[in-house]
Amino acid sequence: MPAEEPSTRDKLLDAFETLLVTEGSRSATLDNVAGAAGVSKGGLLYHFHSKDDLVDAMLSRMREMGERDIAAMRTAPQGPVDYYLETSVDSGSAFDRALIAAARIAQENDERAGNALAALREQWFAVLSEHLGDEALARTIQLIGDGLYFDDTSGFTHPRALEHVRDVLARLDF
Amino acid sequence: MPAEEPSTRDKLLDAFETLLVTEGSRSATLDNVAGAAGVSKGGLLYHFHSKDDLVDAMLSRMREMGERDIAAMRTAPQGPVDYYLETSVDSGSAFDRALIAAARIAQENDERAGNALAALREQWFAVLSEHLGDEALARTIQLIGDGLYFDDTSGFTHPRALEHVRDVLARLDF
DNA sequence: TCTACTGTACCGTCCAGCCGGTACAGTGCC
DNA sequence: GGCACTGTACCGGCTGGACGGTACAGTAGA
Repeated sequence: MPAEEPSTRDKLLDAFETLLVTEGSRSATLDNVAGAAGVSKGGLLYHFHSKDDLVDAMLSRMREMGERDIAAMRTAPQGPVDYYLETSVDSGSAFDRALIAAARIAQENDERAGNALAALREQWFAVLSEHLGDEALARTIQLIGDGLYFDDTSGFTHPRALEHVRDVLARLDF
Repeated sequence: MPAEEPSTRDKLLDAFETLLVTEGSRSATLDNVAGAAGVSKGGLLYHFHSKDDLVDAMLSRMREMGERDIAAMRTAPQGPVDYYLETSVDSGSAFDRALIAAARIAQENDERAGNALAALREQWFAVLSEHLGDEALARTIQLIGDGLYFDDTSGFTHPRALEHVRDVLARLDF
C-alpha cells in the first residue's frame, strides 16, 4: 500500500520535534513549527491552542510509542540487552526523535517532559534488570545506552561505538 | 587568606552557566544573566559586547579548566579510569557546570561549543585508551561516563550508579 | 453545512543590542 | 595643590524585531 500522507496534526508534531532536535528549543517557535510543517500559524493554533498544548500532544505520542517499544524490547529475538543498545544508537526513528525532543523540553525545567522520560527509563531498567537478574549490570548497560544517546544527540557519535560495547559486554558472559 | 570575591566578569560568566544548566537556554537571556550576577544589562555589555562574546568567553574558561582536568586525570592516584568516572558524576564543580552549559549551547547548533566539547572528549579518550591499551574498553568507559553525565544533567541520577559501574568493571579485571 | 484550514491584522511582552550618562580613580602638568 | 583629562566600571532608558497568543473573515472540499 502507498505510504499514507500523515495528518496535518502529525506533521506539526513532527516539525516541532525535528526543530527541537536539530536546532534546539530557541528555534522551536510557533512560526517556525508552522512553517516547517507547511501550515500557517493560524492552522497550527487550530490544532493546538497553545505551545503547552503542543508539548502535551508530543509527550502523549511519545508515551504511546514508548509502550510499543517496551513491548518490542521484551519480545526481541536478539534479547532485550542488544535490542536496547541498538535502539540507543539513534536510528533516526520517530521514537528516537521524540525522545530527544522530550529531553530538550525537560531541560527547560518542564516537569511533564521530565516525568514522562523518567517513567520510560524505569520501564527499560525493569526489563533489563528482570532479564539479567543483576541490578549492577542492568544499571551499567542503561548507562551505556544513555551514553550512546547523549553522543548521538551531541554529534559525538563514534562509528564503531556499538561494536566496541558488544565486544566488552561479551567478556562479561552473563 | 580570605576567599577573594570573584570579579564582575567572572560573576557574569558564572551566572550565565548556572542559568543555562538550571533553566535552559531560553532563560539565559542578557537581562537574566545580568540580574543573576547583580549587575545591570549595561554593565554586562560593558564586559561582553554581545551574547556571542559571552559564549566565547565561557568556552575559553572551559578550555582552560579542561586542560587542568586532563592533567589531573593523567596523574590521579586512583588512576585515570576511576578519576574519569568519579568526575562524571556531577560534583557541582565549576568545570562540570561549564561542561553542561557548553553542551546546552552546542544543542543550539553552535559549532564553537560543539568543537570545544569534541576536542575535550578526544583528550579524555586518548588518556583512557593509552592507560588501558584497549580501545573497545576505553570507548565503553567513556560511554558510561557520558551516561553518568547525561543522567545527572537530566535529573535521572541513581544514587548507587557509580557503585554499580565499579562493581561491573571489577569483573573485567583489566 | 461542517471540518479543516489560510491569511491578515493585531496586542503585549520579551529580547538583543545601543547609547547617553554617572561615578570615580588615577595621571600629567603647571 | 589645583585643574584638565583619561580610562574603567557601570546604570538604565530606549528601539526594533521576535515571540506567544487572539480574533476573525474567507475558502475549498466532503
